[in-house]
This record gives sequence, C-alpha cells and structure tokens, in this order.
Amino acid sequence: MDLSGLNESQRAAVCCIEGPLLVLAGAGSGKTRVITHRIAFMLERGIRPESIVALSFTNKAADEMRERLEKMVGKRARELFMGTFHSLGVRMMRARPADFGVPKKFSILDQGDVYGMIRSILRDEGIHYAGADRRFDPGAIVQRISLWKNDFITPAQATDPMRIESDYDEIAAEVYGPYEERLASLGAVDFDDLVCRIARTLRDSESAREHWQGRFSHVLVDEYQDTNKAQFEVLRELVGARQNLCVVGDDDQAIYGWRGAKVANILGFDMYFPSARTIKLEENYRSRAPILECANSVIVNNQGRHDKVLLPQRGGGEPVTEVLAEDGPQETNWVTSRIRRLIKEEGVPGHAIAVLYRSTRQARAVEERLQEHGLAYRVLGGQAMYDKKQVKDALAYLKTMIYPSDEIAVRRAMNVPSRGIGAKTLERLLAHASVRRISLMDAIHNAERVEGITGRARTGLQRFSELIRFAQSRMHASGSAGLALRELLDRIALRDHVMREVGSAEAAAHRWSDVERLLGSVERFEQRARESKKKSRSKRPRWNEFFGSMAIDRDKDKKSDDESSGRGQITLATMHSAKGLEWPVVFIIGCEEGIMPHKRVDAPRISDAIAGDVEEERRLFYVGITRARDRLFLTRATSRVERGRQIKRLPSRFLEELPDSVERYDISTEESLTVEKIESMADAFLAKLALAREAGEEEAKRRRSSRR
DNA sequence: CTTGCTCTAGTTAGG
DNA sequence: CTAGAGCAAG
Repeated sequence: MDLSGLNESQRAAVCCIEGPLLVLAGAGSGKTRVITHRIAFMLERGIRPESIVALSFTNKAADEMRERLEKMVGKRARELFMGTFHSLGVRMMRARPADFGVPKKFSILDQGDVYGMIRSILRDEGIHYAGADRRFDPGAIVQRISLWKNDFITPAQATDPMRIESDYDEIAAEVYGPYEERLASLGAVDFDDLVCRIARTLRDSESAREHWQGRFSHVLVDEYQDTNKAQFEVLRELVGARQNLCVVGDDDQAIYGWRGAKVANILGFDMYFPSARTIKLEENYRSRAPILECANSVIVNNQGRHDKVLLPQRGGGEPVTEVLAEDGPQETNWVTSRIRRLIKEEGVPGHAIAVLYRSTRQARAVEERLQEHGLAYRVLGGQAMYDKKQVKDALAYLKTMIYPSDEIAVRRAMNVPSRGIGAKTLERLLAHASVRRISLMDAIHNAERVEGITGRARTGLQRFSELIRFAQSRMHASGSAGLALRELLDRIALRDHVMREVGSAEAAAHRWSDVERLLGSVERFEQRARESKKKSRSKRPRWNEFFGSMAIDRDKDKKSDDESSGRGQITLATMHSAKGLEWPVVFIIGCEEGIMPHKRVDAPRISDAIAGDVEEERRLFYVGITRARDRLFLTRATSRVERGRQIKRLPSRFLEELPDSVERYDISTEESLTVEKIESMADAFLAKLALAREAGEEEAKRRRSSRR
C-alpha cells in the first residue's frame, strides 16, 4: 500500500492496528485520510472486513467515509460495518432482539413521538407543564431524561432527593418512570435505547458479550470527543480484552457537552486503556497561517485540554479582519455586500463562502439581505425533513395504511386535517379497544358501536375509516402504496390544508415539496423492492426496513437535493453544524458577549464557577475559526434591537484573545485600524482625558465609558 | 371541538 | 418580534 502521501504521524496512526490507540487529530489535519488509509491497511493485513466496525456520529459522515474507502479498496468497502452508534444498535437489536429485551418487530420512536408521549404523561399526571403559575417545557424534560438514560441513571435513582436540584429535575424524574413503562408497553424504543440497551446487555449478559466480541475484532471511532457514557460503555464491552480500539478526535472541538458528551472520554483515554498509544496530528493542511494563529491563540485559554497546536502547512495569507458595525442591520448589510463584491468582482464562487453564527435565529436577517441581492444560498441544519409536520402527517397515513395496528400513526393521521376528534373521543376509543383487545384502528372501524361517540366525532371517524379502507383497497389493487398514498392525500386535500396553515404561497409550495419528496422516496423504495423480488422471491416490500431507515437515516434524500440545487450557493450555518466542513471564505457574525459566549452558559459572570461551559463556547468559536481556508471575517455590532429596545453590546471576550495581527475595520468610519493606529488613538484620547480631568469637567467620565 | 386571542419566553443537534 | 401554548368563547 502506498503511504508516501502521508506525513510521519499520519503514517504511524495508519499502521498501528493492534491495541488501543488515541489519534488526536487537530482541525484540518487530514483525519479522514488517516481513517480510510488505516482501514485499507487493515484489510491488506488480512483482517476480515466483516469483523471491522467503523463508527461516526452522522450518517452523512459514515457515507462519505464509505465512499472514500470504496475508491481505495473497491467493493470490499461494503462488507464492513460503517455507520453511527445508533445504526449499529439497530443492527444488533434486530439480529438478536431477545438479548436486548425487545420484541422482534420493535419500533423506534422519533423525537416528535417522544414529545407527544411526554406531553400526554404530563396531562395524565395532572402536571401543569405550561401556564402562568408553573411552566415546564416538554423539551427540557425530554432532554433530562435522555441525559439520565445515557448516564445509566434509572427512574428510581432519578427521584433520589439528593440528585434533584431544580423543579425540572423533579418533574422529569416523575415522568421518567411512566415514560419507560409506556415505551415497553408499545414494544418501542427511543434513540437513546439504541445505545444504552446495547451497553447494558453487553455488560450483563456473558453470552451476548461473547457473541458480539467474536463477531467484531477491530473498532474505529471518529469524532471520539463527542461520545457519551453509554457509547463509551458500548465500545469498552465490544472490544473486550483485545482492546483493538482506535479512536480519532479532537478535544478542542468538543462542543456537545450539553447533550451528554463527555470530554473526559478523550482526555482520560489512557486512564481507561493504560496500554494506549497516543498520536498527535498537528500539521494543518487547510488554513493559512494568520487564521491558525487566531485559532491557537484563542484555544490556549482553555484549561482542560491535550496540549497541542496547529502548524500551518500552507504559506501566505491575508490578515484576519475584525469588523465593527453600529447595529445588526449594518452588520448584515456589510456582510452581504462584501459577499456580493467577492462574487461579482473577485470571482469567488458562492459555494466557497460561508456565514457562520451561534444560533439559528441569526440566519434570518442574513437570508433576507441575500435574497434582496439575488444571491443563492442554502441553510445548513434546521429541521430535518422527516421532522417536518406535513411530512410526518403524510407518513402517518402511509403507516396507517400498511400497519393499521401502529397506534402512534393512527392517532396522528385520524385528526389531520381536523375531523372533530378530540381527547375525549380518543379516550373512549382506547377504552373500547383495550376491553375487546382490538387495535385502535379496528375500534375506529367499529366507531358506531363505541359508547358515547356522537355527532361530529362520529361522522369524522366514519370518514376516516372509509378513507383508510379506500386507500388499502387501492394499494392492493395497484400493488403500490405510493400510488395509493397519492390518491389518499388528494382526497383529503392535504395540499390545501398545508396552504391554509402557512401564510405565503411560496412557503406553502416549499412545504409541499417535502411531501412530494417523501412520495418520491416511497416510490423508489417500492421500485427497488420490485427489482429484488425477481431474485429473492419475497412477496412484499419490507416496509419495516423502510420505516426503520426513515427514523435512522433521516437525511438520505437530502444529498440528491444538495446536488441538484447547484454549486453556486453561499452556505449559512450554525457553528455546530459547520463542524467538519471548510470554506475558502468564512464570516462569523455576532461576535459579542451574550451571543458568544451565549448568555445562558455565562450566568454568574463574576465567579467563573462554571468555567467549563465557557470553555465549550470557546471551543465552538475555535471550530468556527478553523473552518476558514483563506479568509476570515469576524463581525460584531455595538448595539442591537432586542425585544423592541436598543441594547448596547460588548465585544466577545474571545475577540480579546486574538493576536495583534488581526486587522480591525470600523464600518461607519470606513476606517481600517491596525494595532498601532488604535494605540496612537488611545494615547491621544488619554491625553485629552487628562486635560479634561485637570479642568475638572464632569463629562470626562462619560467619555471614558464610551471608549472601546 | 375548534377557533382566535393573549401571553410569554427566547442555544446549540442528531440518531 | 415571533412562535407556541393556554384559555375563553363559539
């Protein structure tokens, strides 16, 4: 194998295939190259592809890795397991459901289903989760339960008074137990179960452990700094005594502590695996020196980290620019016109430019200005396609047609668009169904026999029942669920429903296009099933697979979308979703106290008690900086309109950690400021101030506060 | 049961 | 300023 394209430490990381290995891969240090070369090297050394597991955090990352590997080793790349922890979990649970205490056909709840369940528990337990007196955001509860599950804290332990620190802990602990019970009674698991059940089973069952340790001999993990406790346990049990575990990551890019990731996993890797080797990749092939200088000088201010720096491998480069605006509109205006200039005058393609920000809401203003300028852009992140309401509605109908026993789907579909079926009616139906041991859908088909259902609800149920029967008969007649779903959606005029729900025709058309995409992927799935039928003679498409992969690979249809939408687009992204990506030109907007670091992580400003959170914000800023290849602009405003009022804004403390080589530009005075200029201005100002003080003028104090 | 009004709170994301 | 949720009225 040809390793000549790699530097010394990269080569070391590729060739060290036995025993525990920690690869500390700085931003832009050729991490993916190392991983793919390493797998290719392992295959060359005769390790069977089926016994290799390569894990990452997103499907996209896994797919890209597989593509790159396929270029190196060909079809064999398809034989090894490459995917997310969650998809590994699904695969293991499907292979041996009994080991994990789940039914053969378990279903996977998505975020929306979980929310719905938490809401209904809150209602049933009589907890006012929102309102004037006490408010409990279901989202915060879901998040707590998720954190507990990943830390192996049981419902009983969660209610321990010693652990409870806030109202939220108390409420969440109260809901946690019933939540787990409901999951079990539905034969369903949530996303967290896909990981922590694996960990628990491997820990507790010797036979399961032996089976899986025999199945997999070598494990690789990318983005290791983002692993949580449950994921760590899975790894530890999976690799067993052989400890053929290679983890690749960068503690300086750990930005997911708030969702349970443990930086300790990467900081203390050699504590858990004492025989571990550590290899640092510090050569940076992405960014120009001035950008890396910024990155290095910001990140050294963090305490808990592996000691390393980014060493520039590309020469030259313009200075990084810090841009000062008077207010928000001026900031976005400047950014968009600078982008326009880059594109129109300097010949930079749109896809070479990104605007990064801390929170999604900051995108809107930029979007509006870009639209005005007629510049094409795309927004990364945001709601995943399968989380969108319209798509979920359509999907609920599809599931109802195919699996009428899927209660969650039926519940959703039955009232879209509203058919006058409310909580009371549902309750009656469920009671009826449970007494007769029939499904909710069957109870609906027999609605006229259910006690107490009258008037509007009754006719609504009748219409729904007929609709489903109609769709099912169309499906059987045509042999295509996609076609039947189209007809069904047509009948209920879902399209008009979507139109009515949103204001602008444009937004509605956009929402509807997501439904079209769903229909498209249903039809493609059926097409594939028909083709493979010739070979395998299976009677029907395996819908379980389709729905399962829908919950797991939510953005598998996104890719074609990205490609079809052209290459000229500017990218708008949060710094979180920008991780792993790069652009020649990057703008980071809103570099201010309160935004970055965000005010929520920095509540007690005087005592730096929770400095860890501020350190995570600093890492996030570091991630943002290291996305830039050639040019970097950091912008901020001195005041902003917030809740209708003009508020003064202070520069982010991170800006003050930047080196002197950074150029400063003030939009309103159109002045470029170097450090020397600022210093001479400050000197002049101080001289003036001294004069004023001598004269005993009160005004001097006011001026002092307006300085910088 | 639905609709429309009023109030309030307001990170970050993925499977 | 907006989105989402509760609440009161139809």
